[in-house]
Amino acid sequence: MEYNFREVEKKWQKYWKENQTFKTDSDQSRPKFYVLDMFPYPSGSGLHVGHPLGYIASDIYARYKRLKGFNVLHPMGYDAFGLPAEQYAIQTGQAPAITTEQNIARYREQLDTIGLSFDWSREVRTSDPDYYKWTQWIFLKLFGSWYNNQSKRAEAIETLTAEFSKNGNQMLDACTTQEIKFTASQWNAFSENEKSEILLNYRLAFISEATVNWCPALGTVLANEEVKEGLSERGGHPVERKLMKQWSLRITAYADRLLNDLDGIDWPESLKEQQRNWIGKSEGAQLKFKLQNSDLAIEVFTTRPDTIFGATFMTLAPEHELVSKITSNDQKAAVEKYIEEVKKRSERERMTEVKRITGVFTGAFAVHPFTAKPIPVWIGDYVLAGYGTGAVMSVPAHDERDHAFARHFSLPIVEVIQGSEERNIQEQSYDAKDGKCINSDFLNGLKVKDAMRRIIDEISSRGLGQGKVNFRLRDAIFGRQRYWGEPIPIYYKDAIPHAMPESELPLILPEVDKYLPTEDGEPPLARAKDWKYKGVYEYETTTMPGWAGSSWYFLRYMDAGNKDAFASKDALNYWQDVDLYIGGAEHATGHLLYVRFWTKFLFDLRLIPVNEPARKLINQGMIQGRSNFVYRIKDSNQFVSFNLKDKYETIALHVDVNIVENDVLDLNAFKNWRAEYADAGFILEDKVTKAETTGDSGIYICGAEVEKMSKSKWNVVSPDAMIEKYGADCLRLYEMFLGPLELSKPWNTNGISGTSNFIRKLWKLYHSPVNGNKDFVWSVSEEQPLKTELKVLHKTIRKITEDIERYSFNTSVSNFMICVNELTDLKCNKRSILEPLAILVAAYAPHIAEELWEKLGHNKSISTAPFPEFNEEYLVEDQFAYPISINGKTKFNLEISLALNKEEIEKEVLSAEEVQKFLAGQSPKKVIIVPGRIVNIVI
RNA sequence: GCCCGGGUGGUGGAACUGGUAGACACGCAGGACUUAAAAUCCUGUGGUCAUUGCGACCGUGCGGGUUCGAUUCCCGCCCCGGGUACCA
Repeated sequence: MEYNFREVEKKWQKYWKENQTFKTDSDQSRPKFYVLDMFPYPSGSGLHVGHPLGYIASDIYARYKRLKGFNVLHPMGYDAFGLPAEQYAIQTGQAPAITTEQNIARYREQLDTIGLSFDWSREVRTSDPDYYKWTQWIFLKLFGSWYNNQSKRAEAIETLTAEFSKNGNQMLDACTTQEIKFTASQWNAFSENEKSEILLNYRLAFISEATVNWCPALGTVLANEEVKEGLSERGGHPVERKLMKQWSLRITAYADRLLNDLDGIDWPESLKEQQRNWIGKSEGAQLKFKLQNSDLAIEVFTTRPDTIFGATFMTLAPEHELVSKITSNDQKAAVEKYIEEVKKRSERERMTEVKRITGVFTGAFAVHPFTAKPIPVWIGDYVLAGYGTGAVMSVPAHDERDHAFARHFSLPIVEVIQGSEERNIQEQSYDAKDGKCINSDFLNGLKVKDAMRRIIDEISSRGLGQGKVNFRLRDAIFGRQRYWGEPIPIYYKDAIPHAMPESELPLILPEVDKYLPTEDGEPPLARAKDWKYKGVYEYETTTMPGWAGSSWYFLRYMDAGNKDAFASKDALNYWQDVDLYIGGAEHATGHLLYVRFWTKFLFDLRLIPVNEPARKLINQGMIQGRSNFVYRIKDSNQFVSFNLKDKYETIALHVDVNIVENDVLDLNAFKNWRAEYADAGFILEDKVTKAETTGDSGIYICGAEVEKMSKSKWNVVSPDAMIEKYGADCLRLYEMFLGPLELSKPWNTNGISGTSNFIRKLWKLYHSPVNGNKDFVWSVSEEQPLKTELKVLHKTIRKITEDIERYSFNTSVSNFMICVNELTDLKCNKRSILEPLAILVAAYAPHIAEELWEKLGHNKSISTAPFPEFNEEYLVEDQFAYPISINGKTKFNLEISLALNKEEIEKEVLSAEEVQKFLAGQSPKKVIIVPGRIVNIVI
């Protein structure tokens, strides 16, 4: 029998399920290894061929680690809350819980056919009350905590109130939005409601009035990373700025740690860089500029305090609170008009019209803190309200944006940093932090770096301000005006938010009649009937964002069924963190930042033993679609083959890639594809000459292009179709063989016959042909292996081990092919070689490996076998074919004993006939010998 | 604009810390088997020239450099992919 993958794969998938082969051992005496895939959102369209790429890689690694004797945790679950299910619910009225359930069932079915070794007993779903109970629980912990900048960790809110009643907030160094200072006696005199209001400014989960990204089409606010170029990431709807009361998480408290700890984790450099940029740490100074004839002052943040003598004007964000207070009477009309205009411009316009310079003079003047000269105060929309203090000291000579603004409004430009080259500062700003100070009083002659230190000292000693670090990172908006998410376990008493007691969790997501906002614009949860805490107090009606459940799920897998805790101490201490995390790079500034934040928070509360969620992370590349085209001759139903299309006037049409193989169109399938093509005519080309043909040998070649994989482009390939045709083992091998895991590549099946052949050849190694190659019978001998056979085996053991350890899955598939080719050439059918080989391939092609293993006489799954030991002995050579180079160019090879030393090698090489020919009587200038590698003769 | 990746045959890709460039696979060409086709197996396959025989020269985006030797290291440029966007 030829290898029947359909039967064999089904058999072993059933076996694994029935025997719970991949259920994680509770034995903690063995070393642990935690392999995790990024949480999938179960979308309605199921998996396409790109999704399994990472799953296959992580599965290989997990299976490999099991063979190596590790206790492996390799779980899977679903990030089941989210917008698409809810959008679908709005359109169809179907409850999101039901569609989500269906989608999950479909996902599971697909995942099973790939032969992935997940421990399904630990499956989690974020929409399951048993799960979101703990998401809510962590939220309450965030609500009940504040960030102490002194101890650099989150602490329970009780330590804060204790401090307040002792010292007020005078000495406190906390991460806060509280602006007013109070004493202990003031604090103690506050009413309960006043105290609650103040505490909200310290809590890590807090409610505040904030400018948010409001998406009217989705009817919800969005976090910064959910907005791309002024449009919502999901659906591409316009987003506007809106001031709203919002739940937020104080992630900014962790900015410094999130930044610094990146150095300690093995994540892709580009991903870490993205996080660094997103956090956006900048060092500089914060200082006050007094206003002329006023008690008021404008506070600015600058990264270039060294250029302060070049500050010729100031610019405020249009939203800045001082604007209305400082505007002079004669400028009042102009300022108001300008602010009106700015408000009308949408966020998208503002972003796309970056180059448009707008602004207006307030009529007010500030006093330069060092020269005492008056400088005008302007308003400009290039200054962002949300960053720094919302105001800048404008140094047009050394800041491109200030320069553009100054030129547009004819404001003075004064050079204060002299670079190495001559330049006209009126033409272009000089932004580099390189050069010497000029026109800068006591800074003159100092280098930028030294000037920076000097001026910050001066600013502090004169009481103008101090050195300051600023972050671009904003607090994370946490509430969503949507139905399909975790309810926030908060109720309101006198409009003050109160935490539900932990013991009463979970707060179950209530049923609603419609998934739409109420007539008054309240979120859908406001529709829930009689949904009140203790039947009296209104619950919070916003829900948590999609990333809430995924910010801690890696911990739940460690102890998924636990009713008493999110995971037991015991499990947390054993499993610690994720050893290998595989997923897409698109989560760089979303999920991967939040999961790090929550991990640090839980660590601070001593709830978990680790500070970072994942030691090693790999971004798998995207699999793009490869679209095929047919060329219809204009105004006809005639289709012309690719190489002949230029002779006609044609229209290119997407054709379903599933009826095209190696760019050759299946004509009958095409006719059946759509009714309109049933009587299509074809102009075919000759296979070889690319000329027109009339005979049967003609074929229709399609055009091809790489595009995003999408239904509308007819280039979606589902793994199901591939598995049906070639089998799961073949798909697994092929997806790995395609290239390095991290690389993005278009899906094309042109090479899949290679891996399919490999599986057949592997099978044949263990079998002998009978009936003239028609059938195969099991044929493994007990003979002693030859040296050459052992050499092939051990070379492969070493290669495969090295490849897996460095996540080079594509080269290990190549090495399997080499191994099988060589053993086939040697006609090797010995158990002592083929048994270890089966274990080696078991991680990659588990179904065929199990089948061979069973036939070899084993009655336990191959996943319990030990990975073959590598033995150097079999690879020891006594000869090496040295490449002999003349002047660095390889000319020929020469067999030389490896036992020889340099001098002996040189003697042997120089006496060789071929070398003599090149030397032609001369003696070489130099001979370089690297034993065991190369000989180079310089003439 | 800025910040990361990356440019190797017809194609996907390989080459450990500077040491035989193109492993492995696809495709293509030729051959065997077959009435024929498919499947399978064998041989060849970077380019140019020479093919009567040895072979010779060029070649890892382009131009320089370091080195006995560079796909690998350094400098300058070009192109492609991803991220980001007035963050003071």
